Amino acid sequence: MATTLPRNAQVAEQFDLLADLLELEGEQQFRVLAYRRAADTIRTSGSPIAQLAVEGKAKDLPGIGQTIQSKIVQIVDKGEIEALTKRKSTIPAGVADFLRIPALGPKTARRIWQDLGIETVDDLRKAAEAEQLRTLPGLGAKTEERILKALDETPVEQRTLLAVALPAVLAVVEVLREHKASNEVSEAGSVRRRTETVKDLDIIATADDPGALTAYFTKLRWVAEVEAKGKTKATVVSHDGLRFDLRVVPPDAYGNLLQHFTGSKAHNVALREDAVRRGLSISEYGVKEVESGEVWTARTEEELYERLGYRWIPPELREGRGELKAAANGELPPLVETGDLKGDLHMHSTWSNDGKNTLEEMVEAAKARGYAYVAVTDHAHYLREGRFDAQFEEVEALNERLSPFRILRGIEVSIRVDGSLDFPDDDLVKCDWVMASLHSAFEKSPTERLLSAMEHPHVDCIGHPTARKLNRRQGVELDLDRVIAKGLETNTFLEINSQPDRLDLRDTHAKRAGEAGLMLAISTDSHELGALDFVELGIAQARRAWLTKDQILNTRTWKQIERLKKS
DNA sequence: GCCGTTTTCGGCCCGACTGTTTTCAGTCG
Repeated sequence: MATTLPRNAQVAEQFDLLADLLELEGEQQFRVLAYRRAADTIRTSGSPIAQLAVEGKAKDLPGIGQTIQSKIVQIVDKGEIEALTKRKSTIPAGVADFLRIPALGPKTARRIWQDLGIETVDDLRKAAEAEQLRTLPGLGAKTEERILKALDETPVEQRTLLAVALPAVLAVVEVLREHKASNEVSEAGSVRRRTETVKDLDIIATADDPGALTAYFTKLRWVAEVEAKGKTKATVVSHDGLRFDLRVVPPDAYGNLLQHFTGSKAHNVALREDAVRRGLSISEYGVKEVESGEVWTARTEEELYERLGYRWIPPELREGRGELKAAANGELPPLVETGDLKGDLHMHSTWSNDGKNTLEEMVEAAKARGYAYVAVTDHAHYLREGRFDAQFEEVEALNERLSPFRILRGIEVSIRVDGSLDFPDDDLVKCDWVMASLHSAFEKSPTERLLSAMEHPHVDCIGHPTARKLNRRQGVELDLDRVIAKGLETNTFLEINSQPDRLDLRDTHAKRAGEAGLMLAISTDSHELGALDFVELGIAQARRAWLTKDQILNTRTWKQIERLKKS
């Protein structure tokens, strides 16, 4: 039974742990890295990896070869990778936890364990307090101090949602731009790539007087703590706990630095590997011809990528997922933009109990944004006993007043455990647009339930398909390929939900859907006026999924959509 | 352990910072 196979997250976890333990054994780093890369691939893959491995197809994925595939099969057969079982018996579980402590890497962890016989985090704390760690050569008082400090800090780190980080960074960028010492200022790092969550918030700048700019930065009113401050680099923490990194760099190499600090790591590694093969060595300071020793710099990213033989790559694509090859061949997709959207197909009003604004307010705001249509999709269970028709009267009246703007009669139904919908077919048939979503019992055969909903003659789109909540719950593990295939077969679309803690489908999954030829709807699932702005997050997610205007359903007029949907 | 318009074997990114050091290993981004 497919449902008894281990989930991707569980498989990935085993490879990550195996990598940790091998590292503690002093295994060569490339082997360790291979397991970590495989874990990453598995975690973000849209296909059930265990199923693929059993069928011998897992090794088609990047970073997974024959060996790792057979280790996945071992998990299916025995519950655990054999090599992992073996290592667990020789390496104490507590020692692996040492690696979670910042600044404590595998080499040091191993010596603490082997040379001092320390096997638990508790004993590590005691040893540090008793000043025993400094008996090891290379370790001193500072290291003990650092370990104790790290152990006192809250262990689980929550990542900051892009919706919080992005406006915060842009505001600081704006403030720094206004300072007279600054020249160019830009957000960088994961915020610039628009990843769904971020850790640190990176900003880079050029300045006539770098020291003046960093000094100004560390004295901004919202700064709660200055962690580091030099002439060209400063780290501060805001009162709401966000950590900002500012680096000030010389203008001649601004392109090199912006590129470097935008990342991602995987993108930069791939870029440098390519360069090495051509006798070039890339760093944040320039590109060196190894033979001649000549270094050249770039004032802009465009110039840098061009001289390396690539088209400029939008930051959202820089994840080491084939963007370099595409850029070299001139095959980068023209990514969808916010202005391409003609309407929003998922929003709520006070007709849903959790809606904060009236239908009229929501619709007026959507119209003011320049949309040509919206679908008001209140929850089905609030539209019983005459409320469904009552709402429609309001929609009709508004349509008359706002024409040619169009309010579509929509609804969001829940998919029950048995795959049926929580609203009668006789009423669904009256709707222009039906969203179907999982709202409960997430563990109960989610794939089958989605497939069943998609076969329903009136369901147009699946809302937040994996039902994940960032920082709160992992989404359901879908057999994405079957869901996509069903979408193509039945003309049912999938959503990219723009809610800050949903962003569902995630980037890699949306990319697969796009590659398969299934169109996606970018919608906000707004429950209040301000949430309409979240569409920017959905667009960012779609761009990270390599999607073009044509692959997004609601870049079309409602007339065009009507021709594409079922029935 | 993975992978291939220089390779099925021999590679697999770059630099800064830190703590502990007389020249560097380990860690991090």
